[in-house]
Amino acid sequence: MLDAKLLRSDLETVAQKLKTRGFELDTAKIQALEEQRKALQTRAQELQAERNSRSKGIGKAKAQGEDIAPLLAEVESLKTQLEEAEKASEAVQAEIETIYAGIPNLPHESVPVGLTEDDNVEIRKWGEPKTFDFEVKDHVELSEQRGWYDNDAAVKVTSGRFSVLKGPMAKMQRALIQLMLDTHSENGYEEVYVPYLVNQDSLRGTGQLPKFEADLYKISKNDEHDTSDRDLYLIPTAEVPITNLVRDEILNEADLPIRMVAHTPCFRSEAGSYGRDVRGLIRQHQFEKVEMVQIVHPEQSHQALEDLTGHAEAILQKLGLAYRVVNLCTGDIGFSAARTYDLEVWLPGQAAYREISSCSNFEDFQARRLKARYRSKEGKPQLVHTLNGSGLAVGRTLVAVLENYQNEDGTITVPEALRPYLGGVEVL
RNA sequence: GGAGACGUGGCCGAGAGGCUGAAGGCGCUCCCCUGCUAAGGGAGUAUAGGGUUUGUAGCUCUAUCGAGGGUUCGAAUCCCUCCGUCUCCGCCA
Repeated sequence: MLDAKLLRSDLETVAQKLKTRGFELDTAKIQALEEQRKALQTRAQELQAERNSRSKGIGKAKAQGEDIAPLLAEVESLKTQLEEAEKASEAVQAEIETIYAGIPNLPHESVPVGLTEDDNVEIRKWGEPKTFDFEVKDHVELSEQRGWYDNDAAVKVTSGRFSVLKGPMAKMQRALIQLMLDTHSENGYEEVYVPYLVNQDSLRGTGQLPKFEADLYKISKNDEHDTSDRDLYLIPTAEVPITNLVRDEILNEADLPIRMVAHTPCFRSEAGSYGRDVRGLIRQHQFEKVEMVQIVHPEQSHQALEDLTGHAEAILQKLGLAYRVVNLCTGDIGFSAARTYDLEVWLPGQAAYREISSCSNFEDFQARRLKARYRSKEGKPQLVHTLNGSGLAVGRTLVAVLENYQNEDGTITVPEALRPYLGGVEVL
């Protein structure tokens, strides 16, 4: 959520910046609503003040044993006026709230302007795309021929876009997770274990709701007598439960930065992605991910993004996987992000770089929704900045290892960094 | 799942329709005092929003006692729903 004060004071500038990311802000409507809001809110508050002072008067009169009947008569019409004014004021504020909740974050000035992923800017490359002196196979072929990957089994047990992994492949996934968590721990991230089902407040806090409900799996309580909105959602990323740990908190400045890491499964309905990456492990409804989150002082957040991106890169480097870092353009960054670097790993099976991590600085956009603040020694509570990044998407890392480390005979050489986690085995 | 108790500021804890944004204590900040330390005295110490304003200053108004509704001229206090915590019983990885 953007700062409402900024929207009031500098609406045109905000609209311009949003336009670079393809978002049209209806400034005329907002201005009109804000004017209404101001008038109605002032009116309601005046009436509240009136009621409060009169009620106090009644209390005093009563305490002195005076007749309060005439005072009550005076106040009679005030009540309905106040109710109407409050109702009108709340209605406009709710309308404004709804509009504001749907406005994406402002892109940071360093973000290249562009409309699609074609306008993203490559910042750097690491490693050379591997060349093979034989016909390379993609991860589906490689794993199916060994009986490690069974799409039909997944379809039988649940439905499409889920996977069943077996034997060495299942073990290698676990090994990758371990390697990632251990590496991030060394870089000062506290490992946390978090719920996989979260409430609406949490999803609002990180920005998945209200706009992206279609991408989420919702779990209903199925209790017809239950009038509360207790529906829970499967997490689309560990970002949600981890970042929400600081929701409604006022942190000590000395405790910043906070670095946390968790491995969780992630659940995405992948609405609107029919036909894309249908084959194999690239795009699944359920996948494993190791996620890093940082809660930082506002002045530190852009450095923190560089650090965090480096921490994700460290995994790829340990695994010896060639990748490039891409600065996402205004049209391609996510709803809540001010700035995002994608890490794209080289996949020989596709002869292309594919996204394996996304590292974002949200500045105070999430913090404002979350009411996540810190208190400096003297000062007032200030909003923190939040960041997160995959470190890494485990399923896609598995794909990358299989494809990059394949041998002509269909075996897979285990990357050295992974061997300690697989009992020292060198070839699978 | 059954039965009961409870939810108040950074923390502990009073308050049971009106003068309570909330006593008292702890903590914290500033000042005073005392060679140092300890103790003591004084003052201050929630968050958010609106209006005014060049202003994150000041003034002023409003809201907030787990959340949301209701009753009332007036609710921390009464009623309802929900969320959560604790105790006992049952069940359970």
